[in-house]
Amino acid sequence: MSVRVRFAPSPTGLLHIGALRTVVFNDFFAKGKGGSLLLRIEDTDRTRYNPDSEQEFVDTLKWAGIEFDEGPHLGGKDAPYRQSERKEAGIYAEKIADLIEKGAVYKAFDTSEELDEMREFQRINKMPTGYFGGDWRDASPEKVAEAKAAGRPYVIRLKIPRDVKITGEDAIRGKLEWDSNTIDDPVLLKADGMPTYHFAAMVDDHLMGITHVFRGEEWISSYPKHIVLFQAFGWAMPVFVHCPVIVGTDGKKLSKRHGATRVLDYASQGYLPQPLRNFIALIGWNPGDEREAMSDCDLAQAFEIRGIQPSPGRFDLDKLKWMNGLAIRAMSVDELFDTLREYLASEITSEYWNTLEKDDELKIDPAHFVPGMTLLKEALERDPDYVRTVLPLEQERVSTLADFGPACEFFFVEEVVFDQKSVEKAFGTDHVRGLFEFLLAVDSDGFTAADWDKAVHDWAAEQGIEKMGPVVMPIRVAMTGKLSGPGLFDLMAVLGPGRVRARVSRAMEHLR
RNA sequence: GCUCCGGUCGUCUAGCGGUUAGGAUGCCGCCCUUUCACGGCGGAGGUCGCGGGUUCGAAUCCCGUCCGGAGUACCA
Repeated sequence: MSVRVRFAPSPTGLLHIGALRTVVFNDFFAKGKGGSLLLRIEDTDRTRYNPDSEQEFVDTLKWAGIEFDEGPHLGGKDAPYRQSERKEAGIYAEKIADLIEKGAVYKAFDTSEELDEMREFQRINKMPTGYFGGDWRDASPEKVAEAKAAGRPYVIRLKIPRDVKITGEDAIRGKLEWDSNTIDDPVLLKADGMPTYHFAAMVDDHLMGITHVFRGEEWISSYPKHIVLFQAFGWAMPVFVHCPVIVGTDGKKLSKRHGATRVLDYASQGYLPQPLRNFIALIGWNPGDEREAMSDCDLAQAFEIRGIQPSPGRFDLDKLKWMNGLAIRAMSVDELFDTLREYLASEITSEYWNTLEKDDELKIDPAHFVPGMTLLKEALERDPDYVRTVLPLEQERVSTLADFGPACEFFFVEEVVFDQKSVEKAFGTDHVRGLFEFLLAVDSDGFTAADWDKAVHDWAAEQGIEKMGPVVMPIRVAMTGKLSGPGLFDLMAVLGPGRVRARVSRAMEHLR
C-alpha cells in the first residue's frame, strides 16, 4: 500500500513553527516513500473559526516550499477537504448512523451547567474528571425518547468499554496501554450537529486512506478514544506517529517570548525556506548518520520514522542562523540577486519591518536593518549591475537576507557615516594625509582589485612602510566609515573611481 | 487531584550490556588575512536527572524516586 499522509490544521489563527515541523515530517516522509500529501481543513469549531486562517496556511506553506498533492485549494479524489463541507455532504451523519446501529454510541442530554456541576463535584471529591456514563449511557429507551420528544438538545458520545485494557502502538514509543476505566466517553457529535475532532479526524483519515498519522504528542492522551472508535467501526488503524513538541529556550511551549513563532515572521526576517525545513526537521529527528546540512532530496531519502525521538526539542536560533548562512553562501550571484529582490519587494517583509518595534528581548532592532534594506531595495531597481558586484562581497559575512541591509549600506549611501572610534583609530598616523593625496591623484579609471592592490602597495613601498595595516585601515574607514568589512581592494574596485575620490575628499576633512 | 509522555555537554543530537560517551551549534584559542567574516585546525564543556538492584561489566535492562511537559471541553 502506498503512503498517504495529511496535514490537518484547524483554521483558528497563524501557522506556527511547531505545526510546520509536522508538515515537514509529512512532506519528507511522503516524498521519500513516493507517497502523497494532502491538506485537510478541520473547521468543525464555529466559535474559533478564523476566516483569514486558511489563506495564511496556504501562503505560508507555499513560502515554505511544501507541495500538496490534494487539498481544498487543489481538489482531489477525496474532495471536499474542508470538514464543514464534508459535514454538509452528510458524511459524518452517515457514519454516526452506523455507530448508533452498532450500539457503540449514545445520546446524552446533559446541559453545560449540569456538566460543570458534575466536574466540580468530581474535583472536590478528588475523582478523575470526565463523563464516565453520567445519566445517559445506560438510560432507558423511554427516558431517551421522552427527552428527545421534549426537543432537548443532545450530543452523541462514544461508549468506552469498561474494565478492559486499551492498547495501542505509537510508531516512536512502541506499545502504549491504558486502563479503560480512566478514559471518559468523548463527544463525537456536538449539539449543533458538527462532529468533534475525535470523530471527524478519524473518519476522514479512514475515508481518505491515510496510512500514517503524524500529529503532536499532545494527542497521546486522547489516543485511546481514537483506538476505541476505530475498533467500533471495525476499521484497520493507520500508523500513529506522535511527534515530540518544539519548546522555547526555557523549556516551555514556544511563544512570542522566544522570537518568532509565526512561520511567516521567519520569512520576514530573511530566513530561507530550505534551511528552515532542514533545521526544523533536525529537531526531534536525525538521519541516522552525522549529516546535518542536507538537500531536500537527501532529507526525503533519509527520512524514517525510527529516526524520530520521543523527547521534546528546543528551538536554537543560533543554529538556524548558521544553517541559513550556509545556504546563502551556497547561492550563485543570480540566485542571490533574485532571492533578495523578491524578499525586499514582498509586502510581508515590509509590513513586518514597518510594524516591528524595537524589542530588546527579541534582539532585533528595526533601526539597524531598515535603512540599509531600503537603500538596497532602491539600488536593486536603479542600478542592478552595481548590486550584482556588491553582493558577492557580503555574501560570506551574513546569515540572513535582512543582514544584507546593514552589511551593504555603505555601498549605496551618498555620504558615508563615519564611526567616531574608527576615525580616531585609523586617521591618527602622519602618513594618512599623503596617502589620501595619492589616492586623489592616481589615475584609477578601470582599476580592478588587483590594480588597487598594486598601486597602494607600491605607494607604501615608496614611503618605506612595511605593515599594510596602517595603510589599509585609513582607506577602509574613508570608504566605509568603519573598521570591518570586505577586502579593501575588492570593495574599492566595486565602488569605482568616482566614489573612491569623493569619499577620500570627505575623509580628508576629518584630518584637521 | 487523576491519566499519560519525557529526562545524554548551554542547545540539537549519536549511542540500544564492554566506546578515552561520538558529531553539530554556540563559546574560547591558533592559522589564513589589511579588518570583520568565511574556511582550516585545536580547546574547554557531560558524575548520561537521582537512588537502589540485575550483571564480571550499565547511559544502555528492572524497580523506586525527583524534575519537566501534555491531557483532563459540545477546542483542536
